[in-house]
Amino acid sequence: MPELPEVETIVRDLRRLVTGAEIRSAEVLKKDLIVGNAANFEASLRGRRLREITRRAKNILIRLDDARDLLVINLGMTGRVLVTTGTDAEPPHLGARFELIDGRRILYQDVRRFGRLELVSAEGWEKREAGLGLEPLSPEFTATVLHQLTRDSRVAIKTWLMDQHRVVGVGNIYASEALFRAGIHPARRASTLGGNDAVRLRDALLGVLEEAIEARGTTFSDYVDAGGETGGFAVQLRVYDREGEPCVRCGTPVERTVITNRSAFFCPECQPKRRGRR
DNA sequence: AACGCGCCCTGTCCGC
DNA sequence: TGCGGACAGGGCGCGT
Repeated sequence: MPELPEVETIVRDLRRLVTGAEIRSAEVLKKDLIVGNAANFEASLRGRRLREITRRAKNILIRLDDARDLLVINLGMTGRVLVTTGTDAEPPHLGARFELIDGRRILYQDVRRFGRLELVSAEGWEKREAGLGLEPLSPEFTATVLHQLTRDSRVAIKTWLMDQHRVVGVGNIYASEALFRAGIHPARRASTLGGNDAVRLRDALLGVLEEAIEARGTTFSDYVDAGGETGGFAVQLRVYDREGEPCVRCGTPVERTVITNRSAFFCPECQPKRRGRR
């Protein structure tokens, strides 16, 4: 599912709703969602308080008290984290249930079960984090840095954007959207980007991610926030899932192609394959 | 080493 | 109506 704006929205919801809450009990209903032993996971979470709740890449990080452990949640394609009153009916495909002392519940729901929940030590997380790329909303993510990072990669720029080892948080929707805004063809090799391209792409990515956070994310099919509400950014998408519809800028029909097994949407007029035709 | 591909899963939609 | 295939916000492990 969820790319940076959706995970950020959920993290902000959780921060507001459950920071400081105490877990009475944790129950895993789908064991394959847990990295490591599910019984240990349940036992380790019993009686723990939830401290700082943050995001790194597309991961939700929940720091726990009385140890330096982190609960790391990656939502995969269809994962949801829902905060409910204890009396709400439970959704199908429930993967894990956390009962809080105050009577509420945190539910992890995941139809396709590509998501993962894991308890990680601070040291373990530090190691993992070393493999993750730059946060696009951080001050370090400048056009100059972006240009340098793309310089020696032969992959398509859309594939490049989605690789979490370089820049994190960008998935299939926002990769297409950012490239449209920047006027760059998604199949262009990363190494062919010039300095101006990098400036436009950096600005485009920042713009689309910030606007999407503002709108509380994009609901394509499954995404909802921690309160179960859909995101509002779908109506602002300019190319994603708009094959055949007129480009919002020039009216040319939007095209769909497949780049490394994922759909890419673009305007053939606004995003020329070769430089200098705009 | 970097990169492409298949796979993990369930649900939905579309064409025959 | 039924059925098979394609496809769906991600990420890992494999082979080249």
